[in-house]
Amino acid sequence: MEGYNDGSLYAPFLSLKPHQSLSKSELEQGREEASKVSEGSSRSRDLKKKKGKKQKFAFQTRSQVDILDDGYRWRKYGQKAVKNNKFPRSYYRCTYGGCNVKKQVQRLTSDQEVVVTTYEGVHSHPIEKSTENFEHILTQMQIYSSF
DNA sequence: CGTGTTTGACCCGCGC
DNA sequence: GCGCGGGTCAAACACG
Repeated sequence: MEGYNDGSLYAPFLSLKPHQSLSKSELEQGREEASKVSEGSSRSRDLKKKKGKKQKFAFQTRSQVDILDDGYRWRKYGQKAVKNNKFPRSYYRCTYGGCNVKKQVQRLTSDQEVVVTTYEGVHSHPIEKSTENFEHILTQMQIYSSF
């Protein structure tokens, strides 16, 4: 972890450069459903393990709301309570054609004011909002861990 | 009417 | 082999 900070801290959103490397091939994230819905093997979801090329990036912020607007559109797809934290963890996903980025939001059990946000994957599309608002978050955010 | 949020059920990996 | 913990999806509902 001491050889990653090459001059700049890594952040998926910081890479705002318009790189058109559209080499995404893994679009089949369990989107296909079984044609046969027999009462027995109803769920034929193949949870195939992706060759972890997903970058995980976590940081904590001081906010009263879990909804941190980083300029992207997020759709909540689940909420589960973790054992280590009495507060439930929220799962968000980036809504975009081809951009399957996931985001996790967790609150500290000791400090409810501290929100830990974990990003998974990288965006393949530009931000639709101004970075100004997000810049403010970057000022208070602290890098917890980066892969 | 479309999108996003909510909640429960279900699934999978690991530990014992 | 089963239990626990964690993660995801899907249907329904709420809201613009």
